[in-house]
Parts: sequence; structure tokens; C-alpha cells
Amino acid sequence: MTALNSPLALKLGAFVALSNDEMSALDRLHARRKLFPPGRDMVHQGQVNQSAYILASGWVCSYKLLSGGARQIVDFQIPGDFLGLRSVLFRTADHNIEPVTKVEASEVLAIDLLDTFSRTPRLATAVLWAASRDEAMVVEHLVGIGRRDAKERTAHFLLELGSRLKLVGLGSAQGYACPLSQYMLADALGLSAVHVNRVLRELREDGLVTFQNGHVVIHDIDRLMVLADFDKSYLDHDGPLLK
Amino acid sequence: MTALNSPLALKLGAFVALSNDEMSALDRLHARRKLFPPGRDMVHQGQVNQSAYILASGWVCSYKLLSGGARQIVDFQIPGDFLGLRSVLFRTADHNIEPVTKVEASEVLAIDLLDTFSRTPRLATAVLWAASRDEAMVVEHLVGIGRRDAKERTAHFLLELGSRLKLVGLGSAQGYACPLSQYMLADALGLSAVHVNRVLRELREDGLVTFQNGHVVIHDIDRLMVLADFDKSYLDHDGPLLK
DNA sequence: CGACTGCTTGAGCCAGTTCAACCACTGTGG
DNA sequence: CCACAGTGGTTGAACTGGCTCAAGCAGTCG
Repeated sequence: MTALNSPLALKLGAFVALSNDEMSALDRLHARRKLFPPGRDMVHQGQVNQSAYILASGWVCSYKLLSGGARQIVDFQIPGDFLGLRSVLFRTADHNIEPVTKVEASEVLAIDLLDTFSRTPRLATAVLWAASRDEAMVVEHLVGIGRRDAKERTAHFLLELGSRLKLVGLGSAQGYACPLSQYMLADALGLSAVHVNRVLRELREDGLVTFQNGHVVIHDIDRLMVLADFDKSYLDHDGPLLK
Repeated sequence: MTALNSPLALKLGAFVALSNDEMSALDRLHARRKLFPPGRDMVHQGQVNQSAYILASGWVCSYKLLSGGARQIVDFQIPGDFLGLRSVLFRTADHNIEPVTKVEASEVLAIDLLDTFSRTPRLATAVLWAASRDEAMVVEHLVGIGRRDAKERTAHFLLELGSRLKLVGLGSAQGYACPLSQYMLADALGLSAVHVNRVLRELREDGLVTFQNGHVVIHDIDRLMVLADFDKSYLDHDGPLLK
């Protein structure tokens, strides 16, 4: 895969028109490919001096565990996303990262990243944009768990995922492939798996979305967006620092 | 007030030993003092080209509103905290900011901030540290709302606030002044005000904390920390980029 | 074939909500 | 100086969204 159609390039390209130089700088970041099997944590809480990764293919999730054994998934990462950017800047990781599927990721050393940023500052801005978008997603997630009921929350989640996947060429307004189990959905949405199941059924019976067999099919995006109170502006901030 | 005992200096100083140069650079950021009365929003969603502020005194809260009228408070900011750092980097604000009390804050223009960072890079690192701490707090907040019950969540919240206030010289292990109403607590914790009231009573009757008349008194911090499953490590990351 | 993982459905229960009332304070205008 | 309105806190009673427990089913893998 060349930089041109890599998920990361697609994502950043939605924000900055990338020059050839910038493209090849991105390419160079993809030098150290690594593979991770699903299930075994890539990073866990308290681990020190972790590298960052750029996800090339597959899905991962970041989560925290409570002493009682409960798990809260903070976010899923999909191709084109950075993982553990914060764990590089700070010595220790404050959450766990687990591959949901087989994962292909490029390791990025702190030095290389900083080096790339100083040579191609527009890339730095673009990556900062991506990081801020991630932060905005966490905030929106918080709002959803705090103040939306299970149905709205689930609908919102599925719409957000769709929107993110579309940006990296992995989905359309009609639907997308989704390797998550209902258990993972539950841990992300702050619900029980049983209840997620019922909510998904309702959404299906209402003719809004179908979540089945690893595929999300969106039947009526307009009604779904109304139900979820979905305003995608938090996903595509304008880029101000860029002239 | 000189930089030496300003809340921001105290906070950053916990992370980096600040030189005289760095101190006076901080001082210069405090040039444009402004006052804000409680109640009227300082920033609201969608607003463009906002400045950042450093909170000198008073409390503010950042929140989002849903179409149904529900409100979710994402975070409170206390003296020494930055407000709207993200809104500077990005053209539009994605949340509202409202003063909880009378507020004194220093406006910081994007240029001045970037300028300060390039002259005193250790300050840049320190501010980055603070920003990352804020992000970690939002994540912890998300986890709490998703997976802690009302009592644990409330206890955790009060402990976190105490820990933050202590860092800027506004509280101790015994307690602190707190201008929040039970309604605000409710909007932050994702609960109803009525239930917050009952939970606070329970915590009081258990001899753990008292939240009354604008004061939080911590009676038994050890039991409180156990109840809340409070691990303060997310509040004080080490600083790796600093030699 | 059995074991395991993920999905589905029912039944009963409980944490937290909503509605409604009442109290204590504080500030404000006549 | 009192009346009155507004804000914040407190408590009870009834209701409900989502949970837990329990069972059964389908597909997949060794």
C-alpha cells in the first residue's frame, strides 16, 4: 500500500491537501510494520516507555478496568488512527490497548515523530488536528453515557463509527463492516450485553439500523440521526492554524 | 500576585522546577486580566476564533447541551487551569464554558502562547503535561459514569477535586471550599439532583465526607479512597521528555 | 463430537428517576 | 421593615430503564 491510499493519508488528506513531500514523509513513518493477534493486550496500564503506533489494518480498543472487574472501553481505533500518542509523551500508559481483530500497525518512535514534525510542519498540524478530534470524540462519548438513554446512545455510537470509517474509505452512508461483539459494544456504551442485544433488536425493528454478522446496515440515516441527536460537526473541525 | 505563588506556577512547578526566566515568561502570559460574572457563558458552542484563558481565581465549568435540554458537565476548571486550549488550536469551540463563581482570568492569544513556547521550551512541555492530565481526567470521568455506581462516582469526584485543589494550594487532605451546587454536581455526575442529595447524605452518615455550605470536609480519606477505587496516578504522570 | 463463544429471550428486581411538596436563606422592592 | 420571589436543599412515594440470573440456541473450532 502506498501512502496515497493509506487510511492515515486519507484521513489527514481530508484536512490538509498533502504535497508529495508530505506523502513520502508519511510513508517513512510506516517503515516498522508489526502484526498483533487479537486478544492479547498490546499495551497495558502502568507500562513504561511505550511506542506509538499507526493502525494500518484491523481494529483495536482502549479500555480501563476497575477493581471490581468492570471494564469501560474508552474508544475504538480503526485504520488510520494513532494509538498511544499520549503514552509516548508521558512515560507511563494510563490505559490498556487490546486488538479486537488481527492488527497490522506501524511502530513510530518518538524521535522519528518529532523529526517528521520539524521537517514537515503541516503534517504536525494535521496530526494535532487528528488528536484533537480524538479528544472531542471522548468528550462526546462522555456526554452520551451521562445523558443519553441506551437507544440514543447506541444509535449515536453506530453513526459516529460510520462517519469515521467512511473518512478512511472503509464504509459508506449505507453501512460498514464491524468486527465488534455485543459484549464489546456493552463495555463501550456502559450497558449490559443483554440490554445491548435488546436495543439492537429495537433499532432493527424500527427499520433504522441492523447490526448483524459483523455488518452494520443503515436503513434510514435521517431518522437515525434525529433519534441520536447526532451532530457530526465535532468530527470535522476546520483547521485554523493552516493558512 | 507574582508568578511564584500563582496557581499555574504551583501546578506546573509540581512537574518542572521553574527557572527565573520561565517564571517571568509565565508572568507575562498573565498580562491581560479579565473579569467574568457568574452565570453568563464565556464561550459557547460553535463560537469562532476564541482566545484561551488561564484561570487565576474562581471556578468555571465546561459543558455540552443535548437537544432535549439535558446538560452534561464535562469538567470543572479551577485556578491554574487552562480554558479553551483546544478552541485556540481549532477554529470553533465544541462546548460551552460558564463561570460558576466570579472569575478572574488572563486572556492568552495564540501568538503569545506559541512565542512563549519557542522561547522557553520547558514551559511548553509543562503545559503539554497539564493538557494531557486534563485529558486523562476526562477519560477517568468517562469510566466513572460508565461503570461506577452513584456513591462510588460521587466519592471519586470529590477526591479528584480535592487532589487538584491541593496542588494549587487551595485545599488539604482534610477538605476544601467548593462553590458547586448539588444541581451542578448532578450534571457532572450524570445523575439527578435529587439522587445526588441522597448520595451526599449517605456519604455523610457513613462518616466519609461532608458536602455542605460550600465546604467539603473529608472525614475518612482512607475508606473514601477504597470506596471510590481512587488511584491518583492518573493525576500525576511523570515527565519523560524532560531530562 | 464436545466445548466454547456469541446471540437471544424471559422474568424478577433494584438503582436511580420523576413528580410533588416543603423548608431555609437571601436578596429586592415597596 | 415586611412581603415576596427566587434559589438551593431535603424528603417521600411511585415508577421505570436497565440489570441480573437463567436458560436455550447457532455456529465454529479442535
